[in-house]
Amino acid sequence: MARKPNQSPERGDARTRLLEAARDIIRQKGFAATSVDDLCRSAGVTKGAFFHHFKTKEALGVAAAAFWSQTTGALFSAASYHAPEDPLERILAYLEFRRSIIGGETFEYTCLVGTMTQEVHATAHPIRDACAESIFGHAATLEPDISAAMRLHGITADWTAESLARHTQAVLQGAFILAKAAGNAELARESLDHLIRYVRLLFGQTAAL
Amino acid sequence: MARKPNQSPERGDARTRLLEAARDIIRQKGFAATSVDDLCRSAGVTKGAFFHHFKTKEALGVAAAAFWSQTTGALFSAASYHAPEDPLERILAYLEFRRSIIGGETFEYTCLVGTMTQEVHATAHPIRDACAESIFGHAATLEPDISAAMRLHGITADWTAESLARHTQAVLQGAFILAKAAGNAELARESLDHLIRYVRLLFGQTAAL
DNA sequence: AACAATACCGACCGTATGGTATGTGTCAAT
DNA sequence: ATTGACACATACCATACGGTCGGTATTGTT
Repeated sequence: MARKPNQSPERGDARTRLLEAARDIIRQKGFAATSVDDLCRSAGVTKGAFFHHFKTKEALGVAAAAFWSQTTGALFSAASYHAPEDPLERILAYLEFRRSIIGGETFEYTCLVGTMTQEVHATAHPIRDACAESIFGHAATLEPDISAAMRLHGITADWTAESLARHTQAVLQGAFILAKAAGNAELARESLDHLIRYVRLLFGQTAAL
Repeated sequence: MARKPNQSPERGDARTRLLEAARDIIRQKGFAATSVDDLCRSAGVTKGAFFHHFKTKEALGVAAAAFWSQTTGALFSAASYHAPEDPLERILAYLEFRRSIIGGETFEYTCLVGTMTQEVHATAHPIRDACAESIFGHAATLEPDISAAMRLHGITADWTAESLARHTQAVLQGAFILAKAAGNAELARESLDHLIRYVRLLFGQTAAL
């Protein structure tokens, strides 16, 4: 029997399938515990394909972080939380949106780059740099709304829009850790509730939820 | 030359030295990326000693989490934040204390069990269970003060002391992730500031910091 | 002193891992 | 029709890894 190469899954998408596999498996097992063979098996490709697209495993990590930035960036920019006219309402809608997508299996709602950051955070580590860009890049998208809300509500505070934007991401990341520890997504939502209450209090609303 | 076994470091402390090495190295590289040889080298012991004290590498992970609970538990129970008479002041003093010990190299102030949780959070994983016990056990030590403060300040809220205690730990864990991503401890302190402001607002104080 | 238990050493083993070298099928341009 | 670039596949390699094993000091007990 002559060779029957694997071309049932469309040819040319091995790279994407590897990145999707990385996104899911690394969120379950972490970067170091995820082997190249794991990724190839899950993506349905061979090692040759892997190292054709990525020079090293580390290069895949960097690419996975970039892939994460792109896909989640598209998700967020298309989401409806940008609709309200009041910038504070947009912020609260963002947080509600983040809360609403927490559920199902842990690896389905937690953050890839947050997970990888925990493992590889030596200074000047390329994966860490890619993760940092993803996290802080996303945080930066919140700043305009926060600044606008501060102006509109006449807030003169000892905190900055930048710091609050980063804090929202810190709460999200920490919420994921507690949810992972307990194996319970509800714990993540619980912290999101506290964050939403905090933002309301900051802008002078009483803590009605 | 006859054999000259390693007995300059006092005999009998190999286990402790391995746990200390695990505490430091796992916080730098993560659990999976930390090899048994790494630990032995850092602790100045041999593999024989390692597997004499720990049946498997996973068993060391569990023991390291327990060791972490014990040592940090002793640190916290001896700390001076318990002194104030007003329970709210004790809570704020706790958060200030947590803030004050953030500094230096990343691996010196971040949380071992938070780091390990990110990697091994399959259900029924013994390391994850040990990490969860450490995190939620510590959170539980805050509940009495929060409950007392709620009573004293006449707070009837839609949140519980338990959930706020957990939220403080979520913020801490998330603050560590951002600090790791940026390689900057200041980012962790920044989130702690927001958390302190939140607690003040919750208990009716204005956000003076 | 004899003995047993404990703590530790260091060589060794099987396997899994990241990575390489080479080959093969596909497609587009010439 | 030929060529060359690309996207894979297959077989293979060197090493690093977790773990084992037989042995040797040291300590406590009787």
